[in-house]
Amino acid sequence: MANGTKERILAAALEMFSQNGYAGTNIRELSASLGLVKSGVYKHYESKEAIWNALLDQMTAYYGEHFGSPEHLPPVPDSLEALTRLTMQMVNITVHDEKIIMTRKVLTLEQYRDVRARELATKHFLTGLTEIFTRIFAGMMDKGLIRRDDPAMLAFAYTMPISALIHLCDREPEKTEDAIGQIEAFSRHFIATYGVK
Amino acid sequence: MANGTKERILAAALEMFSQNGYAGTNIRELSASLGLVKSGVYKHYESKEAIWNALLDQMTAYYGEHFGSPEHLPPVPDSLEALTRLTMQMVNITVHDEKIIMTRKVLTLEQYRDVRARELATKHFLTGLTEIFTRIFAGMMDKGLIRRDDPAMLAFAYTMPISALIHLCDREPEKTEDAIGQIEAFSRHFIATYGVK
DNA sequence: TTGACAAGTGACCTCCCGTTCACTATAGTA
DNA sequence: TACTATAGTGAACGGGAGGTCACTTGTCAA
Repeated sequence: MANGTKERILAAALEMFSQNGYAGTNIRELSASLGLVKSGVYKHYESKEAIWNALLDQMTAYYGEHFGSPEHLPPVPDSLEALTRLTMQMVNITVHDEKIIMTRKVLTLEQYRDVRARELATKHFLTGLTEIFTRIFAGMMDKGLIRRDDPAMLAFAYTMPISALIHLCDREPEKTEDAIGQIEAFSRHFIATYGVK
Repeated sequence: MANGTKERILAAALEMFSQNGYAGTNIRELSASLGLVKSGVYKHYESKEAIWNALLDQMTAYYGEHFGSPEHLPPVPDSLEALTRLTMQMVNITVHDEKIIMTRKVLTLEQYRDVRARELATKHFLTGLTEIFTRIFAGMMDKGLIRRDDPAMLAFAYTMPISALIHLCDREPEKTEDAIGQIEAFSRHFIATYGVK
């Protein structure tokens, strides 16, 4: 037996929690989606809440690995055009990767109920993004690509409209292509405003 | 008897749905918060879903009344400073009014499950805001207060960072003051960038 | 005064939830 | 081969969910 069921349960939980929320998810459906009977789940997690906590642990660890350490940060673009390329590359991943989408949805749905979800939501949706782009813009200012200004303010002004459109994709996936187009247009407009010609 | 119970039920539903979500709310608690026993609620609404639909009706109507008609739109500011004043006034209302906060939370929690919530969420969080400020910026360009540019793009670039901080206030109310300060700083930075001196 | 009706009660129904437990089948080890 | 730990089963349990219903109470109109 044994086929990494513990991880499969977490994956199924992420899927169901992101669609129906924690309260709207029941163990019967969750286990059925794995070809298990519900009592089987309790061989791996002692309760529904334990699954939830394990999922949060996993999300926290994942975020730390990918965005916590400086070596995983994207390189500073060396042209204005490269900033848009980098942006679109990041957006395309984040908007099409099912697991990332589901992570955002779960954090959105549970942010008012669970302290850890709340903190992760703020990181994912606000502080994390601005921190990454603060470095990028500071670097681009040093290279003379972008007008000298407060890099944190520019990062905030750049990432939040993009973030809003990413949330739109989560909410109305059929608008994804449109949203990506808008993001690119916004990126170019931003460059036209702050870039050094 | 009769004391507007139907409306009080909706108010209580808004409160509970915004805290625990639709699935996480039960009729027993809801009626108890009104000093009723749960069967009493069924004298006014035939089911939990009927309450939910009535709440959405109310939210839709409210939005239409306040933001749907042109006469309720804010006047075009006649100075750059007045744009910040108008912005801060709107932000202060939206961030401190309990009913508006709860409305945003409900839409956030139910946007993936309910079509009407999804549409309202996009209006509240994205299109509504940008439409209002598109008119404002177009007007300010006509008055020569703001550099000629695509007013819709400026509206998007202006409102989305503010919207992100409003969501932060909903998520972590203890950061409200900080967020308001950041919004004001952002507004002034925006003016410094796009305003005509 | 009486009758009709709207509002509210409490007991009850059915269903499904999370959880437990005795049991079985399997794989690896001594 | 026998032992043990692990993974999975299926029946059962207690509780709480949404919803129904017969009944009482208060209001108002005829």
